[in-house]
Amino acid sequence: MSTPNVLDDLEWRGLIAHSTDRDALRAALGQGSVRFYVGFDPTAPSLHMGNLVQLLTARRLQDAGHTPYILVGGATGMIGDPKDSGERTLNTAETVAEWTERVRRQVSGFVSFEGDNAATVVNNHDWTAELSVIDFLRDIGKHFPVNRMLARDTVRRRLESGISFTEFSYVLLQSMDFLHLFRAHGVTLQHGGSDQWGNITGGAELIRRAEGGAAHAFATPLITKADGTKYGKTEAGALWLDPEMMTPYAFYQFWLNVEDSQVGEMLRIFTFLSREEIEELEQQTAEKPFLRAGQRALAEAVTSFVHGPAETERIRSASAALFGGGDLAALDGETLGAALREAGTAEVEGEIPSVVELLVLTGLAQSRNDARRTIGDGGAYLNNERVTDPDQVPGAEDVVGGGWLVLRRGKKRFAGVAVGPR
RNA sequence: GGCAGGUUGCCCGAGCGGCCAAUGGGAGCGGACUGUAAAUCCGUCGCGAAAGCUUCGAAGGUUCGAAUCCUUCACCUGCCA
Repeated sequence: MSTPNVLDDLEWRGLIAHSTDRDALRAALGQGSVRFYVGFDPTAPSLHMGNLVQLLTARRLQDAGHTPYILVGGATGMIGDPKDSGERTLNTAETVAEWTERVRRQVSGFVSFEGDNAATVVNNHDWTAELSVIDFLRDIGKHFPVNRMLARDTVRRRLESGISFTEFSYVLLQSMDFLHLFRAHGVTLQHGGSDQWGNITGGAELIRRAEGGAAHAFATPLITKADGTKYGKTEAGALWLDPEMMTPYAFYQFWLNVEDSQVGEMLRIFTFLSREEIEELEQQTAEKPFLRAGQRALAEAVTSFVHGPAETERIRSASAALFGGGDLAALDGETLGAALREAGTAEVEGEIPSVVELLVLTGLAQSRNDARRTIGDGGAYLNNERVTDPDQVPGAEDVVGGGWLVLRRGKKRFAGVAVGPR
């Protein structure tokens, strides 16, 4: 076997935290197109960075010739999988239905629906909703020894604080998904995040018990910062993929600011760059960190995958304009306006309010107190010049680029104010 | 069902009648150093320009004055049934 096995690539990228029999998995992936699945529960209106790891992994498998079944959890989203922080609040059926639809549209953007191994999107609500309790308990429940269920990590950690029967039963539903896809579509592989490992192996075991079939599985690791804390949180919360919930500009900035010590890992997990390219970038990061070649490549690749190359290009030139360190007044209005629109803008008509007002208006400050504090701290800038007087009101001479005031808070948060009726 | 303890700002956690908008740590924010990095150091961190206003699970009450005392309710934890 001289053809490269996709598992080798996944391993090199550090994407295999757990797996069923590694050799059997490798053998399966080495012969023909494997039908695999990965599921996404609608726990929010949008997917986030953690889900992106799975979407990228699915895409890697598809690019290697395997056939994706992308599952949206219209049913499992009604139940909620147990998490360490405690019992979830159930969402209404309408909310789950709406989020399911949004997630369905979102996942559809990340896999290909062309060719022999075109992707299929499925919703577990389709085979779960009509199932009777009697059938469920007889056909599925019979295969789950409660003593084994109690021994699972997530459940054990919750025994102290309490866990409802609803969440306790979640594993049965997800396991049933795997069984259903195995029976109906010949799906023999599931992947997911390592926090899902218990649910994933539950499915593989159900297939073995109910059908005597063999199924494979692997889980990707939890992505953590150098200090071991969870990654993917920004000041605004989660790193959302929906441009309505997080601007592509902010998304790009997140990746551009990845710390040096993480860049290699991030490039391996979140980009399709080759091993050679990534090793080259890691070397550059080690030798000339100030160039941030790794971060630039990372931000460009991920943003491009999620928001498209055209948007990424706009963001890139916007970032160059804003962070270029040059005189903002020297920029032409079109370039500046485009840059500011990526970063975030507000509009004023008539009298220009004070800088304090403008900071609040643009969202750079949360309250007028916060704005004043920021000015007092020396962290507020108008057209890249520090503002020292909290009562300062920009004048006509401060308007640059044919109608813009450029506000900045701290080193890297910009916003534009479009002045006057235009 | 009985008994005991708990519910404080984004999180953890002090406070136990006035000196409390509330100690401390973390996160966040700003500054210095840099590279739109990390680490470190410094400052800051309810709303309000201020006077002041609204906060310490919820609602009442006692008091000149309550996060601190009393009553009821809700939720959580432990022990006993």
